[in-house]
Amino acid sequence: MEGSEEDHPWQSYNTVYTTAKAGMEGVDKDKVQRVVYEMSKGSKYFQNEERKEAFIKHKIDNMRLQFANLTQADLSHYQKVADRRILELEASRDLSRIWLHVDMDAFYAAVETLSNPTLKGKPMAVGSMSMISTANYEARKFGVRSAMPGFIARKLCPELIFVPVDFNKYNHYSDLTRKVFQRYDPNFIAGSLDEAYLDITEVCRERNVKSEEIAQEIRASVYEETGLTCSAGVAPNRLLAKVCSDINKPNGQYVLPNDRLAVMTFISSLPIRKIGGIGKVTEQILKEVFGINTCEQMLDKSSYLCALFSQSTADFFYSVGLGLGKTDSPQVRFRKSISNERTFSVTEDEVLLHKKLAELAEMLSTDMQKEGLQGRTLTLKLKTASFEVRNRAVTLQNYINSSEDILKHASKLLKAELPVSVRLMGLRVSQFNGEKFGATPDPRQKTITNFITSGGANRKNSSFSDVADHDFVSDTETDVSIDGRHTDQLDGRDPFDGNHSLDVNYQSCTLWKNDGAEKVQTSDNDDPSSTHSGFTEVLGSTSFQGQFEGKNVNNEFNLLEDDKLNSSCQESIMLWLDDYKCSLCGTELPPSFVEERLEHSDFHFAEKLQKEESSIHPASTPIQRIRSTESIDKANPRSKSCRIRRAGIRPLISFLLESNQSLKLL
DNA sequence: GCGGATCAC
DNA sequence: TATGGTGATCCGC
Repeated sequence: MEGSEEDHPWQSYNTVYTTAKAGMEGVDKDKVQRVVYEMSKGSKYFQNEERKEAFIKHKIDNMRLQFANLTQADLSHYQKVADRRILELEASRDLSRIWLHVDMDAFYAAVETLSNPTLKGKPMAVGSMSMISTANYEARKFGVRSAMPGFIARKLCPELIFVPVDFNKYNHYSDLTRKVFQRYDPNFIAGSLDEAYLDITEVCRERNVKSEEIAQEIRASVYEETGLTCSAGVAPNRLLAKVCSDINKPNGQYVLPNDRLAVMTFISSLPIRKIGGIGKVTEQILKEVFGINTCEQMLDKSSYLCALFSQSTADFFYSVGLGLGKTDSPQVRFRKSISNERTFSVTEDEVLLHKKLAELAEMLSTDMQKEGLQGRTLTLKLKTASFEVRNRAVTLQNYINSSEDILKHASKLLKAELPVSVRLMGLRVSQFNGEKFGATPDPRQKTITNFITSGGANRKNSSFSDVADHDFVSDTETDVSIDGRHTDQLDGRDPFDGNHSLDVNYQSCTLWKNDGAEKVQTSDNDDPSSTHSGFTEVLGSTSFQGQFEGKNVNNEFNLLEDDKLNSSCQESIMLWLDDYKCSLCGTELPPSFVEERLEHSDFHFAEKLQKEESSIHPASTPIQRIRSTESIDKANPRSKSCRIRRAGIRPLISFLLESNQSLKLL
């Protein structure tokens, strides 16, 4: 870093605003950084950022210590383990698919310019003084970008024009683009309103044209239908395609051929921050602890990564270094939670807070009823005047979705926190009732598979494209699952947590009321099923395994004492032989049947639980067994349908396979 | 099951 | 004056 912190205090204020976005190459980063710092300095928001930053620094120090304490013997051991793992991952590489990622250029801003052409050529941002959603390219030249508060943007660019968001418009144009995508891949994955993944393997083969031409064609069609430009990336997997679509933005494209050497060359100099799932914090940790800046260095430092991170985290990093990513086309995804939250001017007025809570409950209930959802876990989110975020949850015995029920329980959660000075409140409901199992990402992609899994007619009219700015997406979701996993493990791996002065400071900021919290936690929750956490792990492991093509990927990964680790891993892993057959019973399920595979895992897990229980309590009566199964059902809605279907799973599978084939032929 | 945290759009 | 909203996920408790 140039200059001391005393001379240039703004340089130590780590924001996302200076990381290179398309159209911001020529920006004077130091100036932007300085303005952002000057506008923020001293604010509550800024103080909270400082607190978080100090916390990360602390974690980094601990990791450095671990790093420094590794002996030569340690390192040679970890190198062996890492090398083997990298070989296994390499063996899973799939170069048979051609993926295309489309990304609309400055989407909201472009749409607004279409409906008001006088904006053309002028710096403009969609959003408010508080927050900017999208900035056009003229504005980006000034360092204005999404996620930046408007008042700072105006400082950077005084003539900046602000346009309020209008999701009806964006939804309309998004639908137009999707009609184009559908022609090239009926199972395309909508990443959000403005991006999508298309598997163009078949189109290229059938028409015998290069992927480059398909990309040109799609972009031309999108322009023709909407008047909007987009960029495209073509690559052997989704992770790389996404990186590629950013390279020649705006209104450009980049093709990475399905060739291992080309991929490795491409990845070698690529900054890790370009990879989806590696954000500000992960970048900082990898840089400051390991000196890792490029994807290639993930492999160079593999032994250190192996030593300091968990298996799944290290796996993710290696796969980045190898340029691996998902190549399957998941057919269905289910919503797992529904929420709303609002920011308002700070208040500690209990009556006012209760009124706002009632409004949230009302809105949430409406949303849930629209989608036919009922849930049994309710979470209250508070952001205090000092920007500290608190979540407080209850899990009920029955499923709720009426505003009265929601408000009743939310009020209890809130009461336990009072008095408190709040700037945001939110409500979330999760743990849905399995029979009303929510919606698909895009109703137009409906297949026989999700017809069955969602109960067909029982599925409510959830047209997700009407849900405004948050399309419900399979890919976003799965990408997130990757980073959720590794970033969280960065936290979890700090063995010195809770023992340092910094943590004491951290905690002193919070106003934690033990008595209230305890009361709330026990009030409606008299059936804490300890089996559920194990259950979640099963699902997590299997779905994460899907990240890496999974061709006979060996999951025994011996970090320290092999036996200990294996015993905890073994039972949570479902191996799909040749990525097709269940290793336990031979049932055949191709990788695209994501949900079916999860259910299948559930089945084996439930089976295992029952076996364990009968071996632990040999005298247990049938009634006890039934009860144990029920507790699983309550904990996870999937297991019920799993149990219903186990009798006839094979006929069902073959039906699904046939249906899917014929659908693809259409 | 809960709470904190990261990440994406 | 002023730093969003929705959703997903994981780990350590």
